[in-house]
Amino acid sequence: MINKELNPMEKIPSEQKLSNQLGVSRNTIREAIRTLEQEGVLYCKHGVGTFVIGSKDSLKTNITTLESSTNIIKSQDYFPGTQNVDTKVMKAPSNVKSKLSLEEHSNVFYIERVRTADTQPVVYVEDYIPYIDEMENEYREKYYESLTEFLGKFEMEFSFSICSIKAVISDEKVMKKLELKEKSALLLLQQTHYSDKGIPVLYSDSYYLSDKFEFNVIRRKG
Amino acid sequence: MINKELNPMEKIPSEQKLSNQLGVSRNTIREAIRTLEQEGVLYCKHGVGTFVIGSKDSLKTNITTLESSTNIIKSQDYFPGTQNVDTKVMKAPSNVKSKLSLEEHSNVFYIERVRTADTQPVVYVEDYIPYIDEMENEYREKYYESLTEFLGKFEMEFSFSICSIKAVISDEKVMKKLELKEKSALLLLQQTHYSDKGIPVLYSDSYYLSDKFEFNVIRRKG
DNA sequence: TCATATTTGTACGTATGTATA
DNA sequence: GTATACATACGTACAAATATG
Repeated sequence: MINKELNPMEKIPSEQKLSNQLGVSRNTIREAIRTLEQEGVLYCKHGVGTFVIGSKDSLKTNITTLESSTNIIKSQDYFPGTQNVDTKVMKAPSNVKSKLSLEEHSNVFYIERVRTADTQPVVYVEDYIPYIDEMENEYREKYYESLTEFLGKFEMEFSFSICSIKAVISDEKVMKKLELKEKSALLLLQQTHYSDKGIPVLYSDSYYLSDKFEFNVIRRKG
Repeated sequence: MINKELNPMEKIPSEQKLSNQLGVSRNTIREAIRTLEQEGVLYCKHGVGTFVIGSKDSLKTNITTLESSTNIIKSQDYFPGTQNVDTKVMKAPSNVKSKLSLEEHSNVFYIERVRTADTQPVVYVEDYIPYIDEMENEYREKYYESLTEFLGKFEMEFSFSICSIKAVISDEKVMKKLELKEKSALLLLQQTHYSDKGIPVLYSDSYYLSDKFEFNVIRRKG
């Protein structure tokens, strides 16, 4: 639709002009603009105009978009892999129990994995899933392309997460998992994932090697 | 308007019902819902319904909202303060020059500060502002409540930032500034701030003590 | 300082399409 | 298949913020 190359921080034509040019209603233009604003591509200022703010590399890894580690690794031009997968059924730790709104004595299906970028370990993930009968067997017997696909089998697809962002120093366990020679700074994302009906279906702790990954976000004045 | 207490993950009435109940058009309801969705308070699912996802403490410090360090400190129930302010006019470092789209040999006004929470150092900030005549004198002669107020004097108010989130280990300099006894994990926010017309007006590196601060974000599936 | 034009924000109404239950 | 609910789209009017002269 739009043939013109848009440069970062450039002012785009007014809603009225775009409406005339493209032959659609101003309301439709507004909806489109609002969607792009939500994605961090545009910025609108009352009485002034609308501006392009998102260049591709300024939002290489937009933290507000919930992507699989696989896609995040790909987006940084690495080849994704997985190693050291370990699973078990366990009593839910109390913090997990709280995050997933589980009853006392509930079990969770625990999966830990190391994700690699070009064979180098870059992310260590611990997943906690409310346990459902036969989950462990299902996981062991079949091959799943992704955790999302596995959760789908149990009607536990997630569509958003509430995420807490922290910085931590690698402890012994994580150093071993990520094959670190010395203590390093890690970006820790603690996330509770919810289904589209608001049911918590997954809690995860993800440790990202911070010198390999950077996350981006557009922040707007309150 | 809304008297009912809303619980997290609760389904709210349909747009049509809210429209009737509140006596406003469905379009208006939609706009309001969309704004709240943008803020991370609601989540809409086509053909299903709209759900409350944001409880107050799950988004205590929403990283998508650009707040002053002062307000972030306040929001975590601490009393904010400032110490060790140091300023100088300097040749723009090359990374800053690039971020602020400055010409070769441009000067910047550099401000470094330690922000405190209940007198304890918690954030170390380095600010780089494109230099304008008399900026240094203005800063020294008058008292400014905030950097925002100071920038306002030069018509350099910012309204959003593009932020890169990293985890780092405190180096000697930062350890001294934050009075750290041992190396700690710090959350580093590297931000280019823009005016509402898309002009870069401030670049800053902020080092947050990660055990005092946590940032939150709602992530949605792409 | 004031009036006017421009631009985005909000609001109303209506209709049809698409996804889910 | 039917009903419900959100998504998209058209049209219109006026308010509020900003820019311009």
